Amino acid sequence: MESRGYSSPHDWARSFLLAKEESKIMAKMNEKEREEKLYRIRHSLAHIMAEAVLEMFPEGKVAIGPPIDTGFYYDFDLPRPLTPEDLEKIEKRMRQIIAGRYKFERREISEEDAKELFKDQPYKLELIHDIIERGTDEYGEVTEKPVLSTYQQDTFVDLCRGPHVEHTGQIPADAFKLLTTAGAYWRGDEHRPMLQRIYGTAWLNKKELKAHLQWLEDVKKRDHRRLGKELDLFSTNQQLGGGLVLWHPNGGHIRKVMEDFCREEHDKAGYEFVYTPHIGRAWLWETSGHLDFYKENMYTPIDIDGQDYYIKPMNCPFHILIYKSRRRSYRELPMRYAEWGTVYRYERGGVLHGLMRVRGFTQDDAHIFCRPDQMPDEIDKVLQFSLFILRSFGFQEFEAYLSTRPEKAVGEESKWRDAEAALEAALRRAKVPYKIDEGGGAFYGPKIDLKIKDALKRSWQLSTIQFDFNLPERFDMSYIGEDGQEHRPYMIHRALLGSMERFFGVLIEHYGGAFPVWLAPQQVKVIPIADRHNDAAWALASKLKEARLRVEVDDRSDRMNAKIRDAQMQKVPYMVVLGDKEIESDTLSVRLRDGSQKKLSTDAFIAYVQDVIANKALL
RNA sequence: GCCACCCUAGCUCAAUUCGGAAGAGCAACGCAUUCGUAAUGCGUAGGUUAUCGGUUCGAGUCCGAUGGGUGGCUCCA
Repeated sequence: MESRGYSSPHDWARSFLLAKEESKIMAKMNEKEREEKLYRIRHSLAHIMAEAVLEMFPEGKVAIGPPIDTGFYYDFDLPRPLTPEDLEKIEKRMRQIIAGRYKFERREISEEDAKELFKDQPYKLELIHDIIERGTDEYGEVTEKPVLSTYQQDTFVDLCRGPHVEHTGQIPADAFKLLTTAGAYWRGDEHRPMLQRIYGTAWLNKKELKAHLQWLEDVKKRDHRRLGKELDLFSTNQQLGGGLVLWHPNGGHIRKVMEDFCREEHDKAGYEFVYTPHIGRAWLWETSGHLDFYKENMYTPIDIDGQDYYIKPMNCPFHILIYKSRRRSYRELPMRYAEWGTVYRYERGGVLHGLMRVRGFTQDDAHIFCRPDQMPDEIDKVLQFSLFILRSFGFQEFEAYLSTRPEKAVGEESKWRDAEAALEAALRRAKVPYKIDEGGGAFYGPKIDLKIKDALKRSWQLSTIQFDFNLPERFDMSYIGEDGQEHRPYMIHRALLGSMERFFGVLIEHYGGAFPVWLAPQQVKVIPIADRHNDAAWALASKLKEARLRVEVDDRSDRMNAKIRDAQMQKVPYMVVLGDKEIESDTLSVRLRDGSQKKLSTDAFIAYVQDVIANKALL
């Protein structure tokens, strides 16, 4: 046994490369197999859960139960609400069914047999009807030939296209868990009955399940609402009203740094800043069309001298009025109006969520008006700019959705095609992976939605770059071209961070509250060991302040350990412990929030921190 | 808006299954302590149990309404 047959370094390298290629392919195969396996397990667990639930409620009606990203769910119509105790019982029963090693048997059946079999299951009858009449399956996807198939395990038969595991014994009984119950409309339609949905999570083995449950814990720990309270960043409050945010000094500071940075970069990128009021006459919103298609998100008007004024849900009409304040020449274009504009939108009570979904928020909004020949370049620039800004805040992974012309749309088709082509070309050049959402655009123009992935691999939609073929028309915008004729400008809406509120929420969760030093509300905490070191601490603090560092002295007569703990909990990047040793040797003992320590001179420390700030680094 | 659940001190949570004297930790404040890299000790104060109504001899606990929140659904920056 002997040689492994590598006769020369060259051969060795070749096999190594081959092996690497193969393992890549294998990894891909394994990934596919894994997904397939998980799909079967999760789908089968949904059926097993349905069996357990129907045993508990024999008159219960079942709707649909698909696998999802992290597990599965099933929707039921039951005589009473489910309790957490019910979930425990159902889960226990599911494990018994798994232990029974029941086969999953597939049968194809005729329409008549299916209708007879599911005669007491109105939701299934509706699905059968759709499969036959519309050729869609239970997920509403169009199938080639309508085939009705059922899967049965033990006593439970479900209308289902499969696939499933061969028998229940193939499901790891210790790798799933029922999580929550939730209301869900039948077929997602709020006019149809509200069903009870049970969510479960399922994995290949116990270790993966544990990892997922741990991930859920991490998500909870990083919840921006929790950190917002702990770090005194912001609050919402009952007396104020839902969906309205109070930015505390700590959060306000971060926002100020964010805004200052973005403003300066916008300035460099050729944007001009405009300011517009919070309300405008009905004429504005009638002309823009918002009172037709956006009314349900707008608040009731204020009567001023017999005229209706609306609180703005968007900034665009105001920017258009600035454009229209005088005649424009082709020489002035492109014009880029930027405004950190605060808008108010009515959101249904149930959807409000911390900073992520609010009723009043500030967009980093801008509108670009340009000539057709400038349009592709403008799109390119705005996408690059967007990526630059998001990278500056520490996001590295992006994905994009390009939404194209829907059935009902305004604007010439050729303009749509040009715009879509420009958007796609920009995405290609920027090397952002993207998907095309065919027909998913708004009626007034195609768009790019840019999503980032945070530290927990969740994606968030932040930036949006949106063409508008509607408003220039409605407001009759024009410029005088080289030919002396009137032309219609292109109009592009764009927001990079989206809204300051949501972006801040994402930022809090991305960093778990431990912000990069340039953003951190407090950058340095000076910790005198005993009261006799306070004078030196204050002296040091004022020196650091002169260097534009944000510093505080913890001069409470508490123990050093307690002060360190507090600073650590507040996630202050640098703690400078000051005692006899430091004063004598004229060096600083710096504790970083990751627990490591450095000893260096005051000047070296200042230089170090300034360097970290300049690089927008974490520590 | 819809379904379910929740609301007790500033915060996090207790308060025997079935109704029987509202409690702890942290934070705050006071006093003592002056300390070497994640919690010093003792003490003080803090509540119309979200609000309103009902059942009951008696309600934090049971019922109803309102407000707010949480997880979803729908919608979305």
